[in-house]
Amino acid sequence: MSAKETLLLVDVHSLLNRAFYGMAGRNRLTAPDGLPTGALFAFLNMLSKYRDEFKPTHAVSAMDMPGETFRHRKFDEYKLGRSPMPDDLARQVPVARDMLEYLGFQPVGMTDYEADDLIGTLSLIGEERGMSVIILTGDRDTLQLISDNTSVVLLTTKRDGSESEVITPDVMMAKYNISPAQWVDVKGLMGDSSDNIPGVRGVGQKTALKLIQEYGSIDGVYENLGDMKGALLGNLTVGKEMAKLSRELSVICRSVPLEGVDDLLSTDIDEAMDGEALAQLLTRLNFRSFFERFNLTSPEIRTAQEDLNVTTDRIRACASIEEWMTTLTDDDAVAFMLPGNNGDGLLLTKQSCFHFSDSLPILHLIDHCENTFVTWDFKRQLRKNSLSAPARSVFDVMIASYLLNELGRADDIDFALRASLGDAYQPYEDHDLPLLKDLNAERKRLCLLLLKSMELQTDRLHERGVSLLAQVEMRLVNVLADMEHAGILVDIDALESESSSMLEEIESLERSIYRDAGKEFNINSPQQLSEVLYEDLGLPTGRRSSSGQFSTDADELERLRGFHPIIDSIFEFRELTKLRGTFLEGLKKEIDIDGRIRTTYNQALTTTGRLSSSNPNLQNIPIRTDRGKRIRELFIASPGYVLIGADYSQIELRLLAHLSGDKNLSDAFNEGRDIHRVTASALFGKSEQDVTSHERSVAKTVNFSITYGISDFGLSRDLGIPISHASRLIKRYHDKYPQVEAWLKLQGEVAKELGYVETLFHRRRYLPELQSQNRNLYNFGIRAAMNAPVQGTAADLIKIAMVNVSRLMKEKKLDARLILQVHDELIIEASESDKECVISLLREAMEQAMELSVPLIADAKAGYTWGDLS
DNA sequence: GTTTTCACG
DNA sequence: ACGTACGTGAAAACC
Repeated sequence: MSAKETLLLVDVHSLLNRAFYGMAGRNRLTAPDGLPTGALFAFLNMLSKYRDEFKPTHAVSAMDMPGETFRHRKFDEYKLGRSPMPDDLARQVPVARDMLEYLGFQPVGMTDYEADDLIGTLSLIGEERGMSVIILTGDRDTLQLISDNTSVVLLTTKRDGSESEVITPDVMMAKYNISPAQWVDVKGLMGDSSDNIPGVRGVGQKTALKLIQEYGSIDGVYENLGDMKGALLGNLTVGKEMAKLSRELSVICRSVPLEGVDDLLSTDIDEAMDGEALAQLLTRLNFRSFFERFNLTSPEIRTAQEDLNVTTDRIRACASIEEWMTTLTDDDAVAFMLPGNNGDGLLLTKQSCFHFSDSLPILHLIDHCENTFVTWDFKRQLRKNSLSAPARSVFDVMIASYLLNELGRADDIDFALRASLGDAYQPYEDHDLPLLKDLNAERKRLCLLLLKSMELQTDRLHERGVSLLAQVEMRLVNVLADMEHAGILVDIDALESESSSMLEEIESLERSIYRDAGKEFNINSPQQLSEVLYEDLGLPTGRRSSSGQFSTDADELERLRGFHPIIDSIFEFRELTKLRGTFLEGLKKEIDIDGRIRTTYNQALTTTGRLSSSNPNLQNIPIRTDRGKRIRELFIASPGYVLIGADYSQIELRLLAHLSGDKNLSDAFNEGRDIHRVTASALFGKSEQDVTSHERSVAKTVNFSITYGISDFGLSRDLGIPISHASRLIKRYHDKYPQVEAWLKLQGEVAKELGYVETLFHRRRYLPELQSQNRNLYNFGIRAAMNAPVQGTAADLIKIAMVNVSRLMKEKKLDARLILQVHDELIIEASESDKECVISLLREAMEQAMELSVPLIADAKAGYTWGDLS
């Protein structure tokens, strides 16, 4: 006779919920396509753990179906007690279903029946067939199903993680001193807020248990009401009907007419498993560590794991760089970390390593060995050591992660390595306390991980077709490092005098504003300002900010202009305090002892491929107003040098013409026409020479707005015209440039279909927003899908130009260096003698960075201050 | 730490 | 029926 069969019944939603909320506080796990996977990860962990522990021969998973009412529990308020499932969890449910199927856990569900009822029914049938039944759930409801042949594995959350206890009739008796069948009576009295079962007011678990232990059942309790007194008597009397109803609601149905039960209970777990489909799913979810646990074959992943588990002690530590060099072969990749963060420098191959404290010989090595050098955030390491970049580029794992776009945060080493290595990667926290760990061993381990990551990423970059782009980005690391290192000179004296004269003006404006308001207040506080405007002065209110306050932003103030002279003063006050606070006083703090300001370019941050600049941000230095422009004049060339700047003319519109292939737009550029005038002529139905300057400026706004995924509402607000007018302008734009409209629409469709859009150089932006049920988020995704290829291609373009400009200036041995990038603008500091040479080099390199179907135009100028360049 | 406002492309 | 342009960073107020 064969061993007794064991049937495992899984309460799917109960487990998924625990999995979801258990993971909620942790790092957010996401599949490469943007699907959140935290709950799935924890869910699979549970399933695998309990499968190993109980070794069931059969398994069935019961799911609540999205159908509406539960026949068995028609209680009007049933649904009210539960908040809707979070979107992030809801999206994981169908995947969980597939996962169960492939695991051989046979998912079943029936509309109008709860998972509990299916479990009740299946456990009964299982018992009748002589199986021993195990119910896996986090829900105490099922305790009523326990018998000599059925036990419940109850998941509980303890302070230090989740645990489970196996509950049998004996355990039940020991723990609660009642029989399983009495559980519904207890629940009838105490209720269950999560199921919205009311129970008796004022009776909790303690009292309920005591009463049932004493009287056996709810009926028994009411037969002996005479024993009760005080508040309890009152509660029970009032709650009599509720108690009986609640008990009824708690009883699990054990006779669901479930079809195919015979099949379910005769198919064993190995028969039901589909290893191939499971392997595919795990790969899609990036759940690499599960392969081994489910005995699935995946050679690539097996090796990755083995490599990662190599102990660093097997790596030979060399005493000198010469000794280390003798162990180096031509095709070894070399991971390295420059000194910093209280650790030594380290050079490491898979066989040997060498610790160092002086970086210069290492940079020399990078230039003179042909090996691939690998590191993490090379630019930051150079900056920390105040070094300029070597001539050759290295493989920067941070940059590769950013290009592969595997997770939202490419600049977080933990996130990135997990993305690239899969969950075979163990973050440090999982091992030992940070204070106890051997710093050098950790650095070795990190270098080893970087080597492995580089191997995997190189393949993926090829598959993705972004190798060219990767070349650009890896070289750009060095270019940016040198730009940061060079910095830009500031005229401190002029800054000081500008700041103090601005302060005087601000104080005079302040006095005038206080006079108009009739009191002194903090004009910088939106709260206080709104009180003055809308309460004290009684100006007409308008839009509210998200917190419910009336907004005081520029749009709202614009609306109030003319109502009161205070408005003009506030505008000027705002402009001056912003300029002085952020750009004069703010920048003053950032000036190094040599009088230069050094920004940090973030190369792995934006979703579109642009750079960003911070600490300080030099990409938002004013230019639009006269006062603002004076701030640009504070950025100056060193003595004997000039600044040379060039910016692309209408770069995004030209790229839009190229990308969409629109005939009218391309023709306009190819014929060298004024594009805003051309658009205005179409929008207003007149010839180009009759277009007024106002009409041209409206057309300019429409031209710029179009790649943002314009809406009539947005345009109307921006232009201050009725929505119907804005709507008509957009229609006319589309009529004039039909292929632009079609191309923009296509981007949205591509994004929906593939989950991402691409630039001309195949830089990808994933759009998980399009999976959202939230309409605002979805619409945002569509607009971003339209904008990203345009903005991103412009970013690709200028990056290529930067790498080329930098290389050409070195080749020609010019005394000149790039010092700033502002998205479509490059600034060089060059010696006066090389001025003409650099001007033409810069302009040509920028214009020839890509071959497009329309001309690329860059205007270059020289001057002694940044302000002179525009 | 979040909100509001505003500087840039 | 409902909210509304793409991409950034910094300062000041406020909680």
